[in-house]
Amino acid sequence: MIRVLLVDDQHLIRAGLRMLCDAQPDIEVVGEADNGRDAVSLAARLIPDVVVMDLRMPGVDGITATSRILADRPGTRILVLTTFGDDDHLYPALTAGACGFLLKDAPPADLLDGVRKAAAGDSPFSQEVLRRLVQRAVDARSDTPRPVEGLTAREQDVLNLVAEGLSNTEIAEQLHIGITTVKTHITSLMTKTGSDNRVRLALFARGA
Amino acid sequence: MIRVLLVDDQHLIRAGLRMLCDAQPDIEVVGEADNGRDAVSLAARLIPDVVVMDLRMPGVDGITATSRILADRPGTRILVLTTFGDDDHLYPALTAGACGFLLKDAPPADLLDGVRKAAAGDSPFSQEVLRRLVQRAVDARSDTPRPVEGLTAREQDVLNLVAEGLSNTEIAEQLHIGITTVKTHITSLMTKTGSDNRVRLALFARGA
DNA sequence: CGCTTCCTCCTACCTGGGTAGGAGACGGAA
DNA sequence: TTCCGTCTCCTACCCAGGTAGGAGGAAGCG
Repeated sequence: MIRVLLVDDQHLIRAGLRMLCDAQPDIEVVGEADNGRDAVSLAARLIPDVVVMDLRMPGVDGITATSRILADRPGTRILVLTTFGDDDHLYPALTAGACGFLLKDAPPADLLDGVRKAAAGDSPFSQEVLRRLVQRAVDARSDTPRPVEGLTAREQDVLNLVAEGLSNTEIAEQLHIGITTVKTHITSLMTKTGSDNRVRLALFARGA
Repeated sequence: MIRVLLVDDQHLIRAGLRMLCDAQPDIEVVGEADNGRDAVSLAARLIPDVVVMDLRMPGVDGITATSRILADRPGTRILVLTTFGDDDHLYPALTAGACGFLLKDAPPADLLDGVRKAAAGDSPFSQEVLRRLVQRAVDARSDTPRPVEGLTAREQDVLNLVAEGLSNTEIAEQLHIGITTVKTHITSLMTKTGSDNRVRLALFARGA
C-alpha cells in the first residue's frame, strides 16, 4: 500500500485527488495539507511514502516545504503537481529534491501512474516538462564544447591566462613577451570569439 | 498501425525485437538494418513511423544515421535503444534529434511502451537516463552566480551582472542606476572580495 | 624563389575601468 | 534624537584596456 500525503492550497484539487486515490486498491491518502508549514509537520508525523506537492501556496511554498521534508526524511518521494511548468518552478523544485514533476492538466491515469512510479523509485514527468528538460540538458552540452577552431597556439596561451584573471602586464611577464604583443593577441581573440570585453572573453574561454 | 524500422548490428537483438513487435496487434516491423548506411536508405524508402536505433554500429554509426534520416524526413520518430547510457552517447543522440533513449536492459514491456510513446509524439526515457538528464539540467542551473557572505543586496546585484560579463554601462542600464553608482559598488566589491581586477571579480562570483 | 602565416613589437589614440573623496537621502537601531 | 549603514550620485584623476595601422623576422609551402 502506498501511503500518500496531499499538499495543495485548493480544496477542490485535494478532494479530486483524494477521490482518485481512494478508488485505487494500492494507494492510500494518509493526510492533507493546504500550506507548506502543515505539510512539513504532517510529513514528519505520518511518514508518507509519497508527497504530492503543489508549489504556489500561501505562507511556506512548495519548494521550501520540499527541502524541509527531505532534510528530515531523505527517503521521502516528493512528486510536484502544479499548474505551471516553467523554468522558474521546475528547476528550483528539482534542486530542492523533488523526484518528479507533473502538470495539473495531465489525465488522471497519469497522476496515479506518477504516484506509483514515484513510490517505486522512478521519476515521473509530464511530457511537456520532459521536453523542456531534454532541451536544457542538450543546450548545456552544446555550450560546453568550445573547440575554438582557428586560434593560433600563442592566442590560446594568452586566452588561458585571461581566463585565469591575469592582467595584460601579468600575461606579458608570464609569457616573456611585450605588453603590446599581448594586446595584439587579445584584440585578435576578441574578434575571433565575438567578445566585446575581457570578462566575456574569459567566460568564453571557460565555456560559460 | 505503427510502422517500425529496426536498426542494430546484432542479429539476435533484431530477431528478439521483431518477435516482440510482431506479437503486438498495433506494431508492424517494416524493415531491418544492421548498419547506419542501410538504415538511412531504408528509412527513405520505407518511411517508417518509428526507427529503433542502436548507436554503436560498424561503418556509419547511429548518431550520424539519425541526423541523416531527420534531415530527409524531420517527422520521423527515432528511438535510441542501446547498451550504454553514458553522456557521450546520450547527448549526441539527443542533439542529433532522437526523441527517446532506452537501455537494452529495459523490460520488454517498456520497449513496446516506448515505441508506442514515440509514435504518439512522446519522449520515452529509461529511468536511469532520465535521472542523468535531470541531474544535468539542475547542474546547468546551479552554476549561475552564487551568493556571497557580507555583501549588501545591491552589491550582490551588481556582482551577478559582472559575472555575466556586462560592462559598467550595461549594468547601470539593467539596474536603472547611474554609472558612477555602479563604479562605487564595484570598488567596494573589489576590496570586499580581494579581487584586483574585474575578471577576477567575475571568477570569484562564479566560484572559480 | 616568392607567398603566406604567425609572432613579435612599435606609435598613437581613445574609452572604459578603477580610485579618492565627498555628499544628500533614507530607514533602522541605539 | 542621534548615529550608522546603505544607496545613490558627483567631480576629478589616472591608468589599464582596447583599437588602428604598420613593420620586421622566422618558418612553412608552392
